[in-house]
Amino acid sequence: MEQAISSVDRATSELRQMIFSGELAPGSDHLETELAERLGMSRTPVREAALTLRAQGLVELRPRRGLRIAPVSAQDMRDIYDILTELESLAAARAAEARYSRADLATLASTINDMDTALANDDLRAWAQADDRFHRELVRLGRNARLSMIVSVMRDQVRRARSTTLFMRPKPVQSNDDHRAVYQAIAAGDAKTAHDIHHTHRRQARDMLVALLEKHQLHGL
Amino acid sequence: MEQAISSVDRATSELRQMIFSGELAPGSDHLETELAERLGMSRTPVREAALTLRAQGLVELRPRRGLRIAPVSAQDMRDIYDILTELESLAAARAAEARYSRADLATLASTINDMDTALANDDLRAWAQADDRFHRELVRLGRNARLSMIVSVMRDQVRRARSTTLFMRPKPVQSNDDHRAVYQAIAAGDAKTAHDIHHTHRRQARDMLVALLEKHQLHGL
DNA sequence: GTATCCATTAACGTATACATAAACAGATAC
DNA sequence: GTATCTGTTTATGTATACGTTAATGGATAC
Repeated sequence: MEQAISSVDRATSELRQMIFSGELAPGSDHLETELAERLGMSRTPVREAALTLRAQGLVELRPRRGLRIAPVSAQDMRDIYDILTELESLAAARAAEARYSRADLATLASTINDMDTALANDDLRAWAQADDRFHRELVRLGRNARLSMIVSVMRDQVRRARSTTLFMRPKPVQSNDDHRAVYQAIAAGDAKTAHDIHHTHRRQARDMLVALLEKHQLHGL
Repeated sequence: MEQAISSVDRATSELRQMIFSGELAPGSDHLETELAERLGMSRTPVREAALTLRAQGLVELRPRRGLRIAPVSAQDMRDIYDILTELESLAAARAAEARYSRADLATLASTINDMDTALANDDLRAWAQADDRFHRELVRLGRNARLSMIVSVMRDQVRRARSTTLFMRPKPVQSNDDHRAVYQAIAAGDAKTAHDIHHTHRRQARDMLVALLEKHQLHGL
């Protein structure tokens, strides 16, 4: 009983992919008809996908101009990281309060190992993926479905900018140490430490990324 | 040249209104066709509005069952207030850092006066409205458009529950004092104090509301 | 009486049709 | 040359059509 994927879902995920990959460039406009043709469907599912993507901040709808792929400025990056900082730190605190067993934290621990391995291999893409998994798992452990949703939407908004700057940034050694410290605080049930370390971690990430964007004049990524 | 309001916009705002007023009861299901007829339009704009409302967490879309008006449990309330607490407190800190002039803060100050007046008159509805304006203005002063958006979506999700419990809660005297203290910290440029007071303020509001919902068995408001 | 199967119904997902109004170009006035 | 006007084009907003498929109820088997 396989679930035939609906056109709307396909449009949503394919458009997301095209945005993340840069195939649809930040700031560019695309007519509904054009996208519908590219995706091999009628305008209706494209329109519906567009509404969802707009709600997630990935596109703007400009009547008679088409969908505009939302650019992300340095200021946007700051704003988004501020939100991520607060909400992920809250999740870290809640995770610590939840008194998870080591077994419950196994997934979190494994992402940290993956990051270590990737770093040893100088494989930045693998590192970024493991980093992503760490943050996603951390938020999941915080057990607040709305918070998870918001964080994942914000994370998507900076995905392009993050992958563009991935190879410009210094080796993320500090990141791994931070993650390990957060993990240990959660395992120890120390909510305040988990919160504060993660907070500092995210604020540093924000400053580093914003500096990169501004230095390289990467406007509207 | 007045801007003829589009059907989608009308559907969105009318459905929102019907949800807030309780005309569409929490947990109830409503077919697209039925709603379209009630609003005097075809299914298309109703569907599009539904997608937006889903993104805002106000309805769920259940194929062949219709739109379900999202209920808000005590746990939901806790989750939402946790998010509001962090984000509004961040906004308060940012507002303090922005070094606004007294003139810039006039609107904020006026909402506090309105709350005092309303409380003196025992007019709880007017108090709630002024309280809303205070929080909205506070967030606006934080200058983070995405944060403002998230906060307003979260606030909408608990709107029904708040108005239901409005007359059960103790007189919000403490609230007015808290708001005044936050205002003064912002005016003084003291980000930490603004943040911490508002944080405590929101956490207390959360505990009070959650206790009310649980005590009165108000499930799925 | 209960459970299973099947026919019927109707809500949805998607495609298509169409009127409206914005964008653009070309023409005209100055 | 510049600005305004006008006609044309076309993307959109909305309505409608239609096939698919999940939900419902009744019949049948036990």
